[in-house]
Amino acid sequence: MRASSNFTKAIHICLFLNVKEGELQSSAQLAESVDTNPVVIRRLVGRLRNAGLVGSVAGPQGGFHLSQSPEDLNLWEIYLAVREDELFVRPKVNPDCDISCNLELLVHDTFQAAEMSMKTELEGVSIQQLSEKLDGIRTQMANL
Amino acid sequence: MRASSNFTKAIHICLFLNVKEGELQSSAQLAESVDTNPVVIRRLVGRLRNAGLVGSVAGPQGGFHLSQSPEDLNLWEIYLAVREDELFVRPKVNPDCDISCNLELLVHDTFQAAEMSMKTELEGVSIQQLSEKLDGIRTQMANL
DNA sequence: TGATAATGTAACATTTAAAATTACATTAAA
DNA sequence: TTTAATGTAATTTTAAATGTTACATTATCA
Repeated sequence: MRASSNFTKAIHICLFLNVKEGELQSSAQLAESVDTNPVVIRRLVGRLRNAGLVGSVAGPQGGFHLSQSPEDLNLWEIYLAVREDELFVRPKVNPDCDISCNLELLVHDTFQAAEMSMKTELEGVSIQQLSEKLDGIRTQMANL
Repeated sequence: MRASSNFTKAIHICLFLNVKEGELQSSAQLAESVDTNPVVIRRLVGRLRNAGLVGSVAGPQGGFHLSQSPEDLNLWEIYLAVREDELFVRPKVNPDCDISCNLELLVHDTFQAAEMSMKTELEGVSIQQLSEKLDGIRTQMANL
């Protein structure tokens, strides 16, 4: 398996949509910002839409927008919306090995608890906070 | 980047070494159990050795053994020993995008805090505990 | 209402990092 | 001194993420 950068890309997308608040952003515009293909964006935004974080409008002048207030939209929500099956990858089971066969059962609860333990940290950071932090960085850069 | 199953494999290895406690296990024996190549095992065990979790003996009749008591050896230690650079992958930076350029700075502390939040959960599970749980499963299977 | 410009998604191609393999130097037992 | 193990570099293979093409659907607007 390969690790995707979906979570970080999704944060980027939400930040972008918040910065451009009020105007719909097309997958082409987002793709330029993230430096990827519009289809990749539409696939990723599809998951954010399914989770109710982003809204989409089809047709000319269509595009995407945040469907939650940036104060309420936090990183845990984004994580859940785009997370892959498992945080920790399991190797393929070796049917000839007792340990391998039972490994999933042995680690499942702990892995799940470990993942859930990130909830508090990620919940504590909103898109609004990141936007403000970004503004701060921009101001700093301007005053150099 | 691709997500490796190193963490789960490393747990498997430590469990195996504990189950076979007292006798050195060769990379070939471990490779058969994990269903992979001996070189893959030696590379992975190399990290566990660097972290002081496993000892190795070269030469004929050589092999690997746990160098900590299974009660003390916990999953957080194993995680730290074999962890990749980052838990959450970042896409390549787009120099033409303000958000992309600052994203690393924006998320770094939060990502680090999220990873650290798993410490308590993973620290709470030892190889000894997993071995006992495995014994329990084995007994259940035998009494079916 | 027809042309257009957007999303939604399936199917396929490409890329890239993990995993596997090969090779060989080093080590220590018998 | 032969042999069987580790240690590790270099290379090949593989598979999953990423990128692309294609096209149906949707909705705007002239």
